[in-house]
Amino acid sequence: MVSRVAAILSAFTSETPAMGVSELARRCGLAKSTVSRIVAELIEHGFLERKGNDLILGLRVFELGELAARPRDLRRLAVAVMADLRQATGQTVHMAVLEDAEVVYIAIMHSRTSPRMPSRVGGRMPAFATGVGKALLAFAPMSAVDRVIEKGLWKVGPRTITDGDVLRDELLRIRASGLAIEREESGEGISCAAAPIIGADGTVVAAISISGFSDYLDVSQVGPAVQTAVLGLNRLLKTRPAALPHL
Amino acid sequence: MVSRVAAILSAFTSETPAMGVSELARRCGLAKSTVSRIVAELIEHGFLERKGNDLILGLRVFELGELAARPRDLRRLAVAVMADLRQATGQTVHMAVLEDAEVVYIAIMHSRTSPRMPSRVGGRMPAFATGVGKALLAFAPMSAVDRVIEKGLWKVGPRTITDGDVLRDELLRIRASGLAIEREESGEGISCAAAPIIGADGTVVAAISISGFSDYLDVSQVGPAVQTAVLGLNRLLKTRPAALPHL
DNA sequence: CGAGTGTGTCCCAGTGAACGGAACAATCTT
DNA sequence: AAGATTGTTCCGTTCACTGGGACACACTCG
Repeated sequence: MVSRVAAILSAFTSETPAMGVSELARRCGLAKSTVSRIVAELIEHGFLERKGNDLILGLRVFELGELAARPRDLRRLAVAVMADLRQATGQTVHMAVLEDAEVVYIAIMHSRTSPRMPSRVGGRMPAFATGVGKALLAFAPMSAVDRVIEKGLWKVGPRTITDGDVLRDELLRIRASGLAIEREESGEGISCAAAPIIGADGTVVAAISISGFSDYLDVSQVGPAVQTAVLGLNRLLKTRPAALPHL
Repeated sequence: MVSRVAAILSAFTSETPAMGVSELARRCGLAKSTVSRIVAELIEHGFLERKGNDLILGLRVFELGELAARPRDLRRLAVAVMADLRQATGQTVHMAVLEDAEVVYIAIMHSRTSPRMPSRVGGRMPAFATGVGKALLAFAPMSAVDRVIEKGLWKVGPRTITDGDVLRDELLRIRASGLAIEREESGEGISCAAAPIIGADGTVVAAISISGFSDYLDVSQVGPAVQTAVLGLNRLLKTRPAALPHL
């Protein structure tokens, strides 16, 4: 029963990376005995590990995660460019993909000077409230935007866009300019500029952003940097689509 | 049925990151219809994705992999030290844990000057043929060594130890010195020096190595570097075991 | 063109395995 | 020492999974 396994594995989060069988059963709404048995099987296969009575995600999950084709290809494609961007701007560089109404961070290169951003590789953020998210949505099919708006827009940061029509306008502007700007929409004191990576077939595959603390980051200055960097990638993808074998 | 799910996910490797349902069924020894159905469920939960008719590991696996407690804690513990080691030696730095008879690479910092080593984060190597593996085995319970030898020692590199007794002697020596040296045992032209990270309770939790191409790497020179770096970590773990919350 | 091979999906009957309530032992709390 | 945790095991019921086969579609080759 895949859905039970999914429920069990998904119960582990950044905040709760370890828990016991009872807690697990409670969160999943499953019988303790069921969870106990499935957990034993998962441990058997290395998907979970025991630490005393607590359970943690196992090494096998880590191994498989490193094999996931999409993140791997994207990283391979963009690491060099991302490193250049960090080098040139001194800020933090993000790469993310769109998943449902959220973005998932695939790679992060933290600024060497500024304090660390709270973002985490593998972590999620609502798409409408982030630079990468807006860049992705602007070039995604309309239906994706509809779904995001339908799910509701809430205040993530001090200046998050919480109106559907305003968001649509913003996305149109981004689509026209190819550059997404975000100021304090995702969190207090944080700004960023993002641009979309467009695959050979014209669909968005990911987005890259430069972000930092508003006091030290001039978005109008770093904007062109991300944009040109990403345009280079897009051209590369157009001429040599095999750079992303598993799109 | 967890074991079928495990079989399906495990069919994806670094060499074969994408395949169709039929191929998958063949590799797992399952009926095509069964695989088709399970695959549909896995896609539902984001564990797999479609790329045309081919399947690839999904984003959810990547997300979960990044949450796995052991790799996360170890990375957090050792990144700084690893960076220092690379900086100081200019060589490639590896961190790995022991899993059954193999090592799994948790983090790699590639040399900035030398050509890339073939190792991959999340990748596996036979424990007996690598520096990190020997360092881990030397401090692991005897049963682990027995199991490794029982599974057989084959020629991985030009100078791999293929005799059980020789390996045992070598491990004793390593245990005494706290430093594992490896010259062309894992691959042609590759040498390395490794040392074990010992947890607060006295068990090995991981190993760190400096490796490079024999022509440019003097193991007797980098040996002390890894060793002192790791000893620092061990002392830290002894005084503040909470540095590795999920052991 | 049509036979031949490949692909992935769907259907369905039979059965075997998963479910979960309950009883259990073992720890911690109170 | 009673009470409330924890995780594991047992076992009868039942339900969902299995897999053979039929199906539609795509591609290749004579």
